Amino acid sequence: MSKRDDLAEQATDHALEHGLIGLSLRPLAAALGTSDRMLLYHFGTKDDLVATLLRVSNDRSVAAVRALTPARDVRRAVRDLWRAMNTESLQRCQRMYVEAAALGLFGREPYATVVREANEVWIGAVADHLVASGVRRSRAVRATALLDAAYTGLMLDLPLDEGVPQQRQTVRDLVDAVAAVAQGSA
Amino acid sequence: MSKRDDLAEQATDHALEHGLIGLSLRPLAAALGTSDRMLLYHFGTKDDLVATLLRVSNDRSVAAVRALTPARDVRRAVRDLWRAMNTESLQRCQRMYVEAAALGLFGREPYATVVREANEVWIGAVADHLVASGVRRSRAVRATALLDAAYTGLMLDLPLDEGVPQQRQTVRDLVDAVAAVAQGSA
DNA sequence: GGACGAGTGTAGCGGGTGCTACATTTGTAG
DNA sequence: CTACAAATGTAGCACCCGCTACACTCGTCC
Repeated sequence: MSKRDDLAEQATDHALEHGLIGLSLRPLAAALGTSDRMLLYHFGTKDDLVATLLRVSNDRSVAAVRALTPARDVRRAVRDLWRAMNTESLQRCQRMYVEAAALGLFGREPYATVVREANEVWIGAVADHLVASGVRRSRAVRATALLDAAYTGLMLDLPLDEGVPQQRQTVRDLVDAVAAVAQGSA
Repeated sequence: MSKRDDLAEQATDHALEHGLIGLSLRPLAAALGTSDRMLLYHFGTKDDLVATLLRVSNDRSVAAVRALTPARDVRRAVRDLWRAMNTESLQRCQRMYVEAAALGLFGREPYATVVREANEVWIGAVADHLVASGVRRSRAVRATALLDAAYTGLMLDLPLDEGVPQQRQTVRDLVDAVAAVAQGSA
């Protein structure tokens, strides 16, 4: 693995832990045992570094979803997705994605562009999982849109109240809703 | 209206237009025709200023929802909410809320605290609208949780693709899902 | 008129930012 | 051994940040 790739992985870990928004080169470099000088040397620009981080993080998320075994029906598929997404590591990736999306909300680059790409890939992976679990493609796309929107919203509210435990009922309702869309009962 | 309140309103307008994340005192003050010195004089601290902005913005959102006429059934209630939320002004408020929530994702103050407060009030207003439209309280709370999560997620994805038009199908599915929860058919 | 407090302008402090210039080390190929 | 390119350290530039010290102008009350 090239030095650059190694730094990218380490930097991604650091960003996943400390957040993307306040990220700055000197503290990051210090945490990785290198210097801002070297980060710029390898990545050219802070924006390029950040874009790389986001892609690495997204690749991890997508890999985790694609590694799921297809389920016997939609409900199980959605529940499996939910369980995977609540993994410590995947939750961090999603959290950083949310940060990036917020940074891109007003069109700021490179966030807007990278988030657009990442979202497309991610949506594709989730939809594929539903398809592999027996959902018709067109239905799967619709179901994924709903599922992803709700999941992202829940992620954003996570630090509020008691977080996950209190969301259980919402998740049950969400599973029902996604299943309804996927099965075309509506 | 006190000078301070006036500045708070103007500053809120500015933040709603230019985003919360890059906000800094000098450009903000210049845009309002004053100086950073005066902002600090009136608000004490940038954090206090930001907290005030967020409260003003949230108050506007909540007022807009509370001004809605109760609907004849859940579906109409949800569609009215969706239409209200897609008002230019309300969308901006929601967008800034999302920024604040992202800033608070890692516990950063004052964002985390203010977002928690704002969310509570906002959820209450939406739930009340559902109740006023004939939904049982306990059902309304569940339906609101789902509705709010999905709506926030959609907001975050808005800058992607073509935005609202492409979300129409998702919104239809969401209306069905919320109605299902509210009517207790599940 | 004189004291006083609210409001405001000017200047600047200390520190962080992304990034760069320059010199140096290190590894490798001829 | 030499030559050259990749990798790295040191120092610093120009700029932005939140915030503050100090002086000054007012309007108001005694």
